[in-house]
Amino acid sequence: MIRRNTIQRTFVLEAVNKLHCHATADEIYNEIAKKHPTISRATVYRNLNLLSEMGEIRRLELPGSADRFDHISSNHCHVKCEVCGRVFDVDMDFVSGLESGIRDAHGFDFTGYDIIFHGICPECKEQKSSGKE
Amino acid sequence: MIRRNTIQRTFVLEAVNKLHCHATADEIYNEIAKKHPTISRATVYRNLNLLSEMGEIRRLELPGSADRFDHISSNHCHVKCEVCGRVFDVDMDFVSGLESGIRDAHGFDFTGYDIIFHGICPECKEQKSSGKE
DNA sequence: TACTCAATAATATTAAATATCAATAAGAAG
DNA sequence: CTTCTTATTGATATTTAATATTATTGAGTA
Repeated sequence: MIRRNTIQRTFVLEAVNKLHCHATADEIYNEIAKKHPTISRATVYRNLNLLSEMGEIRRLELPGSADRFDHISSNHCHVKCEVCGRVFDVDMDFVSGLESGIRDAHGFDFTGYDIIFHGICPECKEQKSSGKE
Repeated sequence: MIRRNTIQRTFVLEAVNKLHCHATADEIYNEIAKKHPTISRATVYRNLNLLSEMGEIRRLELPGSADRFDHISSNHCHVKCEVCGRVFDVDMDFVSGLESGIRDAHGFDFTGYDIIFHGICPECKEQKSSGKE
């Protein structure tokens, strides 16, 4: 199937790169709609799927909340704050090698993995301890 | 708030233990409904939440698909097959220590993590290669 | 046995994402 | 440039997982 270039798709790619970290489809839609209010929500979803299949952007599947979309960059993991729900980057060199270690142990063909840490971010931690007094 | 014991809650716990691995709320509901067709889907969800809060069962949040519920057992990770969608156990001793390693590096209070591998299970792999011929 | 309110059943609602489909426009061919 | 094909769009409906709502029921105490 031949892929056509559309303005809508460039809008989506631009928005992901502009928002630049962990944006949800809804946030991306809103960003685009600011300048191009006629764009359809379905189109944003469709192109987010396409772009991540094409390897132009990275999809981060978060259990419990909406998928996030990132620009392609160094491989990193994510932490989700249980209090505010925000997602932060974690650079984890020591996780590399994990996959290859597992590949040996099972009949599975591993194609990837997601590690999603959860915890409480410094900001929420502070609010919590100050409110506790 | 005083917690009351209900037959429905025991049904849910029994079903989780019987199905015993990675059952979805819907599967658990169906299992119970076989014998007790009057149980409400909402009650199943409510009790799955309660039981996992109480630490009686373990909730596995899977990005993309419905949450799974497990009986409490040894700590293990999960692999989701991209083809058939089934979830399998992975015992991973070497992942322990990961959390403590990270705890040092950030201002975060880590409360846990999920590692969800994805790949293609032996069964689907076989079907694929035999069909490819 | 009677009383209180936590828990239930049934239904409505929400949220994230996909499916449907007529209308539009990308890009090749003439 | 004009025409043609069909991928893509916009709009809406639908799906799926889960929660909210609320009158009713029943667990546990008094």
